[in-house]
Amino acid sequence: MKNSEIASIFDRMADILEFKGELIFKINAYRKASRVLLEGAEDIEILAAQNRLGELPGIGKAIQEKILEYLREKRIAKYEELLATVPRELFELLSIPNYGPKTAALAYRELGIETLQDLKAAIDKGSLRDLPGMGDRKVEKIRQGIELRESASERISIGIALPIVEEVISYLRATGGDRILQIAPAGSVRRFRETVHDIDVLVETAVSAEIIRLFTEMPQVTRILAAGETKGSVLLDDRFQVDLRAVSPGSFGAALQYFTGSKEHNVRLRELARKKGLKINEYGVFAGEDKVAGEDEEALYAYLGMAWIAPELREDRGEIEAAVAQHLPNLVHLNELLGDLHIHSNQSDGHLTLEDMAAAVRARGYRYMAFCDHSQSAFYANGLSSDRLQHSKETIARLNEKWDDFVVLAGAEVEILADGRLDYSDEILKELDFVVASIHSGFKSDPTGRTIAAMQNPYIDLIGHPTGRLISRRKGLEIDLDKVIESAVLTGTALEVNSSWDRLDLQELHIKNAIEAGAKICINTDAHDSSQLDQMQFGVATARRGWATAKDVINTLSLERLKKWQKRNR
DNA sequence: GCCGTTTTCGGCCCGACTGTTTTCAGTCG
Repeated sequence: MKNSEIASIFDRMADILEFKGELIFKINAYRKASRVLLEGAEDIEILAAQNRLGELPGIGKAIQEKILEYLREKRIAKYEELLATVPRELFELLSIPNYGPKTAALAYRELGIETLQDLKAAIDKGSLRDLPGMGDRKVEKIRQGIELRESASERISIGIALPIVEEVISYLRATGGDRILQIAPAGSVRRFRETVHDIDVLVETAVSAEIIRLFTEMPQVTRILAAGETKGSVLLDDRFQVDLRAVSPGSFGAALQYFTGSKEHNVRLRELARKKGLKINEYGVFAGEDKVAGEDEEALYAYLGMAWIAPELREDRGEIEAAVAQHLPNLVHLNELLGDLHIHSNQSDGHLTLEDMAAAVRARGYRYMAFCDHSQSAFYANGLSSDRLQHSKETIARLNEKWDDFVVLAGAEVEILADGRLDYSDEILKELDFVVASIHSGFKSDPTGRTIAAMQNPYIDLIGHPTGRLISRRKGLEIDLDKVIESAVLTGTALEVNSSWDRLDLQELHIKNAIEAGAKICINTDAHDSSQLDQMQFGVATARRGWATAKDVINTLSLERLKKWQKRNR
C-alpha cells in the first residue's frame, strides 16, 4: 500500500510549511490528511482508481491532486520544490525538544544552520546565543534537547511504561498521604498505546505545588525538565520522561479526560462542544461562565450527549460518532477470557515444567489452557520431536486427572517451514487438541503464501503472531494482511493477538480490519514463564484498541463451545 | 487546505510553562 509513503510526505510537508511560517490551519490540514491515509483501512490506490478519494475526511481538492500525482509519477513536485528551500536536516532538527520551527527558521536565516552538526557548533561558538530573542537559558534548553534526543529518543514499550507509572503513583501516594485525593495514569499509558513517548500522571490535590515538589524530588529523578504550579516534568534514570499534572478538587474528571487524549480525540470533542455552544478545557465543561460538568468523566461525556468512551478507543477512529449514536462496541474484558491457548513449558524453551506452568495458569482463574511447545525444526527453541511430543501428551493427560475445574489441552506451536510445509505431519496434528502455526524463520520467503497455506490445513486452529514484528528490535514480515484476513475468514482459522509487550501482534489496526472482515482472534500470552502470564492485559488492551468484543475472541468461549468452533472449522 | 442543520467565506481546540520580554512569542501536549 502506498498510504504510508504518501502520509509521510504530507507529514514532512507540514513540517516544512510550519518552518516557513505558513498558516497553522494549512499545516494542520496536511497533518490530518497524513493521519487519515495512515489509519484509513482502505488502500489509497484502490480508492483513487474508483475515484473515491474525496470520500476521505480532510482530503479536499488540492490534496487529492497531490495524491494522484504521487500515484502517477511517484513524486509530488510541490514537495520537492519546498524541500529545496529548507535546511538539509530539517526533520532531524525539528525533532529536537525545545528547538521548534520558529527557532530553526531564525537560525537558518541568520546563521545558515542546516544540520545537527551546524547547530552544535553554533551553540559551542556562542553564535546561537547572539540571535534576537535568545538567551543563555534558551540555548541551554536546546543543548539539553539535543542530549535528550540522542539518549532518550526511543519510544517506550507499554510493558516498560506501565510498571513505571505504577511506581510513581505508589511513591506519591506514600509521600503525599491524604494530600492526594485522587491519582491516576493518563495519556497514552491510560489508552494502552503499544509504545509511549512519555508517561503522564494526573493528581487531584488542594496543594498542587507541594505535590509537584514531591514529584520532582523523587529519588529516580535525574533531571527536572519543568516544574510549575500545576505541572512537573522529569526524566527518570536519564531515560523515561514522566509528566505530572495537578488539578484542584472538582476538576479531576475533566482533567483526566483532557490528559488522556488522544489529541485528535480531544480536538473532535471540543469541536462538537463548540457546536453545542459549550467550551471544554481541563477544568470542566462550560456553558458561558457556568461550569456544568467536570468532576467525573462519565458526566462530561454525558453532558455532551454521548456514552462514556473507553480510553483505548480515544483515537478519533469513529468512536465519537459511535458514542453519540450510543453504538459503542462492548469491548472485550480481561475477565471474559476463559483460557490461554499459547503457553510454553520447559519441554521446549519455557522455564517451568508442564505441571508448574499449568498450575500457574489455573491460579489466574482460567478454565482451560493449551500447551503449544515448539515443533521439531525449532532447534533454537529445543523443539519437540514426535516422540517427545507424545511424552508431553501423556504428562498432560495425567495432569487432567488432577483438576475437575480446569482442562489442559495438548497442542503445539508448529513451524511454518521456509518451503511452506508444516513441521509435523497431518497424522500428528490431528491428534492434538489445539494447534498454532507460526513463522519463526525464512522471513523473506513468501510469508503471505506460507501463512495462507498453513491456514488451509484443517488442523491449524490459529496463526501465531502473524506479522512476527518485535517492537523494539524487528520490523516484522512483509506480509499481505488483507489476504491473510480474507483466508482466515474462509478457512475459519483464528488470528492471534500475542500479548507479549514486545510483540502485540496483530496490531490494533489489523485487529479492527480482521474483525470488520468477520475473522476471529485469539488473545494469548505466549508465556514462557509464570510471570509472563500477567502480560495478558496488554493483549486485551490491544484487542480493545482494535474494537474487539467478546464474540470476536475465541478464548472467551467455554471449552465446549471452543471445541464446537474447532470442529466446524476442521 | 478543508469544510458547512450557524457558513461557499470565515472560521478552524485550549492552556501551561519558559524565557525574554515591558505585554508576549515559542514550544509542547
